[in-house]
Amino acid sequence: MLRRTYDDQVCSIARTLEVVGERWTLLIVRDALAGVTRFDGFLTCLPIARNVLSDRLTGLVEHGVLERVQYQDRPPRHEYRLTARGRELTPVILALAAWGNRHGSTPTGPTDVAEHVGCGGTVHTQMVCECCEEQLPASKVVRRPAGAATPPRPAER
Amino acid sequence: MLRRTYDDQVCSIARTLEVVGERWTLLIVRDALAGVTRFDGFLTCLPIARNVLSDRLTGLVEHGVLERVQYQDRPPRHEYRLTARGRELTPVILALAAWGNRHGSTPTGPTDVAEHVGCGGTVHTQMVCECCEEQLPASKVVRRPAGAATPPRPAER
DNA sequence: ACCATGAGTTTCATAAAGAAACCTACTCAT
DNA sequence: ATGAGTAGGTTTCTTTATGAAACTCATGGT
Repeated sequence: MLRRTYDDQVCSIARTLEVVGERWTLLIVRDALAGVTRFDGFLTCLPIARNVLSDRLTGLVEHGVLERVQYQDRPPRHEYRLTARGRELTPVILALAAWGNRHGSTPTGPTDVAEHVGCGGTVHTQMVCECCEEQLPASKVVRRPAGAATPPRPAER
Repeated sequence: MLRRTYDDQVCSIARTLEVVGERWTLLIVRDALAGVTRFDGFLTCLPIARNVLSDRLTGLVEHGVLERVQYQDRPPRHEYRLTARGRELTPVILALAAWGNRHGSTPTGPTDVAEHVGCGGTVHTQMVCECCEEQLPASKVVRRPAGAATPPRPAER
């Protein structure tokens, strides 16, 4: 990333962003989830520069989100496939889509959705309390101070 | 953002990233959710440069994620409070945290969590099928091709 | 009078991103 | 056999963003 990475942030959120937090990366994952696999495929989906795309794909492969697979050899050609680990970013993508749908200050696009394989029903994310099993709105959820402020911060005013 | 924004991407994911996709922004939201409100508060939580923090906070206020509220006037001082809209980013943060916990290639930090106000139970996100109500793993979910390849972009180049 | 606090802004060096051109191996039509 | 086309990249160069440090401003405390 940059000189200052999120690494020193002992936090799972920062760790995830270290992998997918760079510009374009989550849109690449979005398109990969939608079935795009090839270099030129991503190029036509996204207004990204080829050198940057190259860099992002390499990074995603290194982090195990995508894998580079040869799909022909007479000129050797490769494609990028989502790994299981990559597919598990689905909730992140759905949560981003849900927020965008709700708060589209700009012309709200068509609802972006995912569907249940087989069943065909629309899938969405929700927050659930492990204890009472209730489905919760954001107003009923608070972050535990725990991982919050990264450094062992003193009392503070 | 940059010269090339995500704007032409008619997609709710891209729209969300237009608001929170810049470097540091999601970590600022993370800390805001954890109760940080002041300029210097964010500075002590995050290894971010002050000019960049200033820029991000301004952007988040413009997008209605935070609001700038005066909390004293004898030297006028302001703090940044999450709006309802900002609090609704909780599922995004939780989804990022969940992935980071699961795939922490690096020393897995303590589980980052949120709790149910009142009940005190741990809250997590899950994907649910609207039709059959089942809770689904990523392997059972596919993105509908719909929003996939964004622009009706002609061949180009 | 002097130092500290909180919230910024300014200035400057450095690292990313964007654009465009170039490269490599092939395949196919002429 | 020549030339065009395709797929997947690199290289080079220019513009933006980021990071670090210094500086501002209004006030309060000692």
